[in-house]
Amino acid sequence: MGRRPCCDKLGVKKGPWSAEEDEKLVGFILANGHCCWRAVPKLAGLLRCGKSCRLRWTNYLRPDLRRGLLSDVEEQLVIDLHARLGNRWSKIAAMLPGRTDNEIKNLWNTHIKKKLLRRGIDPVTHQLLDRQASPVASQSTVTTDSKSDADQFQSPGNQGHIPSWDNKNPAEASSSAGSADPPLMNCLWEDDAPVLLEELWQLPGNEDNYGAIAAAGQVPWDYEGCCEWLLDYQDFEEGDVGSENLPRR
DNA sequence: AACTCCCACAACCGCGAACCT
DNA sequence: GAGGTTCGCGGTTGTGGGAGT
Repeated sequence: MGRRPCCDKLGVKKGPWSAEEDEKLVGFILANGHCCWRAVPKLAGLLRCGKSCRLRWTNYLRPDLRRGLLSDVEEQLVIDLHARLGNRWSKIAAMLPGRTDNEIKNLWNTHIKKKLLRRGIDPVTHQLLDRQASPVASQSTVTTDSKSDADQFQSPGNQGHIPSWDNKNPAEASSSAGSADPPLMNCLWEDDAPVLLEELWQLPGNEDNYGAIAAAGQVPWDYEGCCEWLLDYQDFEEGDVGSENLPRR
């Protein structure tokens, strides 16, 4: 099928966004929403392609984003989800309120992958590196590899719980998703699972999260002024944060 | 102080899927 | 059903800042 380029290369600005551009984009979306990303830059007076605007909004400007390092709970969840889903960052991000696929992907590549390697765990297969050589012994996954690792995962959220299902390799685990999984993970594997993990929503600073973010000056606009708009566009927001089963457009 | 290297993260690119006509 | 358009995803690259020499 023929594909038009997403934007006219001529006259389209690339690279880092300026504060002025952010302001224009936010102002436009707050006022009008984004019925069609392709039209947004033109209507907002930006010399960017629609794709760039969408990315900027979803990864950086969206008011429901939680920024900063992942908590221990979130990090462990990312590892578990990656063991099951692989590099399906959008699916993983959908389970982590306020996190974006791009953010998780970056964190995985920069922090988590290295951390796993330091622990002697293959970040791709989630199995112990020294056990991979011998197929018979390759029964262990990330969360069971050693006492020290188990200790490190003793965050307030999981209390050091080492799930019974994690002594399967990823392939086995995904093929048998269901019976052996703990209830939480069972729920996660459902495609239409609502965003759960109340634990995450209740993390310190997450209550009245937008207000806290705005107070900290992390968003370039007044949160209070956005609330009304956010309510008006609630259905859009839900779709945008990963409720994949909502109808598109 | 100047230079180089490394790291983290924002942004881009290309592709496939979904949707529309 | 075919062709065209738009969106979203995942991989990759570019860039700025900090650390090290």
